[in-house]
Amino acid sequence: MKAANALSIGALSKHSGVNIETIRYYEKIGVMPTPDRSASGYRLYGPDHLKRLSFVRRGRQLGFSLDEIRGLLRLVDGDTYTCAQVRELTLDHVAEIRRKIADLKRLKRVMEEMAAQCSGGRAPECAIIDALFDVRQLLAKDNTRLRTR
Amino acid sequence: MKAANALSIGALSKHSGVNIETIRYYEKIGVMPTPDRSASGYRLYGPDHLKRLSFVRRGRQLGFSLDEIRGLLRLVDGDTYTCAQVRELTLDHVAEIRRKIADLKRLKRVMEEMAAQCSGGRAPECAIIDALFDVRQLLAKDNTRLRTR
DNA sequence: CTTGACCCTGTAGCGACTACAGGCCCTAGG
DNA sequence: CCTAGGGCCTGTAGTCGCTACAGGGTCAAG
Repeated sequence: MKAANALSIGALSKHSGVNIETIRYYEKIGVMPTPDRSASGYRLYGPDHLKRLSFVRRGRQLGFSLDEIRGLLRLVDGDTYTCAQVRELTLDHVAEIRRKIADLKRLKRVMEEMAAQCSGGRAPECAIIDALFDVRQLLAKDNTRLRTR
Repeated sequence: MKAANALSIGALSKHSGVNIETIRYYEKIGVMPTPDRSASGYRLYGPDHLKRLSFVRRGRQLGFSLDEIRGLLRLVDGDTYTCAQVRELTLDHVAEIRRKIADLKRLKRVMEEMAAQCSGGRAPECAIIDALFDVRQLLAKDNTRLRTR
């Protein structure tokens, strides 16, 4: 009766919103457990898998790395986590997001300033190009981590 | 006399702030031109290389992809660019940054709300974990592009 | 009995680097 | 003159989080 309501990987994918390939990838890297298999080798998933996969997905949506998610899952799996631990991880993450937002805002400001100085004409002189070539110190000093992709 | 003020790759790296390996990588993918070589095969760079590399670096700092930078460089190299073209690229980019900032702010709000509901105690019950497991619709409907790394 | 949808494994690709391994070159000190 | 160190060379593999095949097996409907 167990297998009666088991999900195929395709069904799990639809229910969770996670790609089939991604599910298999999660299994390979140990984020998802190896599921039972049907006689013909098909993966069979139960409700627990769906729950866990949704957990992973939401974590990813919130910008946690798979490594951080692994950390959270270890805590959960071991039932040893405390609220304080989880909170700390979350707040660390918030701080990082805050930094990213600040970086991006700085970026936006610089680019808007550049665009504002651009005549927008058809001539091959452009303040933006000049800025890229010539400006010595476009951004703040410590901008080594500014790359946002 | 040319070679007298030529820069080694290490010197170019220091002047530009770009890693040696990255410079070689840029050469391999065609963003930087192949430089002259010394008798023993060392790369020799001139002021134009430094200018161009700085251009690339600033573009990267501003979040342009290498492909976009290639586009800008093509325009510059061909001397066919118009200010309007460049401005358009830049403003497209600003729009994207704006989107990213909005996404991150949404993210931050959600996570702060989660953390606020967390008791911070030592018990193994946690509102954050619960949220990750149970919340059906944490974010807006169309959140497929929310991954920010 | 065939078609098409589904599933399997394994590998390669993306972007933008970074990190070696295993070698050559070049200069300064002993 | 020898050696030690730093710098440079090429080429390959690793990172992260997937995605996209290639080349098969399985299964249900018509």
